[in-house]
Amino acid sequence: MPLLHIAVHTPAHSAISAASELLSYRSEQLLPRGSLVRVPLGKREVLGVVWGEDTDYAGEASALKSVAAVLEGIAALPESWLRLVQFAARYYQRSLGEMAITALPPALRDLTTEQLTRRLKRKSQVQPESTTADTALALNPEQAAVCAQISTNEGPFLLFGSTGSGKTEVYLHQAAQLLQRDPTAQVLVMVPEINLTPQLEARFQARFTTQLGQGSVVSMHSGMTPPQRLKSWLAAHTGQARIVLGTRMAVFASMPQLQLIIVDEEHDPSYKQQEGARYSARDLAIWRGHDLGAKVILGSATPSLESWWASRPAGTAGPQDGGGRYLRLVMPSRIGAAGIGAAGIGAAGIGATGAVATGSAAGAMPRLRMVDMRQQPRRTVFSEALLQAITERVERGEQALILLNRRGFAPVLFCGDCGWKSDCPHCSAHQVFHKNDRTLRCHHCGYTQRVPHACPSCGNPDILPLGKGTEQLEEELERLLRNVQRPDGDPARIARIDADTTRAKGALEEKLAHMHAGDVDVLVGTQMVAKGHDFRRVTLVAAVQPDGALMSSDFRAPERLFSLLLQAAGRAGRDAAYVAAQGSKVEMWLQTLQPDHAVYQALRRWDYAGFAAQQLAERRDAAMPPFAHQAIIRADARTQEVAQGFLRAAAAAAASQPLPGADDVFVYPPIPLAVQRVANIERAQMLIESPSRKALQQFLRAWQPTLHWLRSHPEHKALVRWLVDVDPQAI
DNA sequence: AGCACGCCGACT
DNA sequence: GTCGGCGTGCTC
Repeated sequence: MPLLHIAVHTPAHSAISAASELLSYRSEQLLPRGSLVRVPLGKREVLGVVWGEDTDYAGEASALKSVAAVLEGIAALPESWLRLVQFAARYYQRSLGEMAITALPPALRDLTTEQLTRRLKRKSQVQPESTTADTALALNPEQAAVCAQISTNEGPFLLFGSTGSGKTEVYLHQAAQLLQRDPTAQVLVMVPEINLTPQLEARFQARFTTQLGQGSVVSMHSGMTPPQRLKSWLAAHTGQARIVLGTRMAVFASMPQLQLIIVDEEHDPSYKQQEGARYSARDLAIWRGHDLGAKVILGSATPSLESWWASRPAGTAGPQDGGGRYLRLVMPSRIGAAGIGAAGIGAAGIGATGAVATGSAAGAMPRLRMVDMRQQPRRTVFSEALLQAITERVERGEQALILLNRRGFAPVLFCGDCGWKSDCPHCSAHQVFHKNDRTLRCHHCGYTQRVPHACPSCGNPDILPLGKGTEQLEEELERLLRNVQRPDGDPARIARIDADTTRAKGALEEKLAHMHAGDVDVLVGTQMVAKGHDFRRVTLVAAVQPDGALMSSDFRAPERLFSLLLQAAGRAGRDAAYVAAQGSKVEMWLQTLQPDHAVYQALRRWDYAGFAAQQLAERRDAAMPPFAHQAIIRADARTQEVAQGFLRAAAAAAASQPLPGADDVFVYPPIPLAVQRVANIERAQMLIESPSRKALQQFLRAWQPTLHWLRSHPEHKALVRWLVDVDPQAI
């Protein structure tokens, strides 16, 4: 009877997976690698993936349990999928089993074999969806040049295109070319957020459904029900789906004929998984593309500095100085966009000139209006000039978008008499005041209370909200614009979009529809509104208090803010014909106390390249990513002492034994997290850094057994959990 | 991680 | 007398 090595979901920090990552089972027949099986594990039966034959089992084979069932309706996973999972498990320091099982749709895990066979039988009843067919647009010269480069080079490509430059049309064109050339080829398209999948899906459906038939375009994201996800997954796995659209989880879709991978908005932090196996879907996409020989296109108007550094302009020599592995393609012009600023994406800084000419008269961005808040009365929320500009928009029937990245009414309540603040009893954070439902809510642990009528500490009835959130902004605008009339004589209509107003299913779609229909004059929102949405009548975008983002100790904070503000700016003036007919000005407003900050100065010229060059120079001087590679070990415990104690012990153990790569690896002392306590758990972390990715990898891998061993040590019993985050995106 | 077994408080 | 709290321990 053959013995099989099978990957099952055993957590990394358990005794069984410490010995060997795979479990051995007996089997009637020798199953091919990648076969899906159900196997007994303890008292239950779990999903497993056959990883190969166990030819040298040391123990008594008859003591092993047997494979309970084979999921025969599903073909074995392709070798390339097994390689991807194996790489991800190694790189992100997780067990093979955990990586493999979590990379599969949950329905496969949760359904019994019988339920699954039933589900498989009644699959292919495709309900025809009504799609309006859409024909390919003629590419503009920039798009055509970019497509030519993609056709004649290997990549990976960094498509650096302004918001509204028509990146999606390039994706559609590339997909169409490939699918036409090869009748079995598959394409994977990733977007950062679930919210962005419906519109992308609509666009791909419209372009491809008539040509390829129903079921050729599927989505994959966590908002789908388990049966829907299973259906999409199977369609991809069997090759029936030619195009898979999804969020980061889609990077693990089984696609036997995958030949093109597109990662849109590649800079977006959501591509990094933040729990369990902390993988970067963007980085895995690059690896997967390289492994398969599939083309990879990363697209962004504000690339991550890692990707920017890794890219070189088309037509220049190969990689130098560690950078330049990707080919950079540039699309500076905004199609059909109106604006006044003429700087475009800029040609300054680290060789930004691409294959496409980037003249200074490139894409029309809005005119940037910066308000120096140091010149304004203290506590001003809307400067007089901004208010005037908003008023003009409303009176002309245009729309304004107000961005504030803080939900709730006020971030904290404060007692002026005794100094009490609305601190969360369970976290080292303030409870946020939500006026709508009269609650204090902690955004970290969710703890919610009624708002007290008086100071809980001294009884003072006058407790004050401190700072502004979107709720308050909406309320204040209602007041400030009370006497402002739309062209039809109605009062100005103000709406708000944030996590609080869009919690209900379909609420976001509804709110967006109101906005599109012109029922809303001023929209207040968090970063949710800055991404992707195509508001035709917006001629003003304002960030009222963007400075807060710069207070963060995270070295990526400026990069994030620049990206957010540039994306927000991209919401304005997207319809040139409309703007021309209105005779209006398209503006982006920034209110800041630090007008000289590099972020705002670069933004003033819409100069990503210059900003990137400046940031990269700083990063290089400070030996930070992309000039160094990082990992974090996190420890959680009831007390900071226990958490840090574990990390110190781990560092000491690493120092006492010569771990491979140690000469090139630096271990920093443990520190508490920025929010050090959440839900009464104290959190600490330790940064590990190395100029060499290889050294860091070797070091982490060799360290792993020590970490597991330490965890079981009596003095660290009080530790709640520990984890490794490779390439952390926030420190 | 699940899911057991196992030993101490408030309910029919 | 049981139902159930979550503390330790095991899973090829």
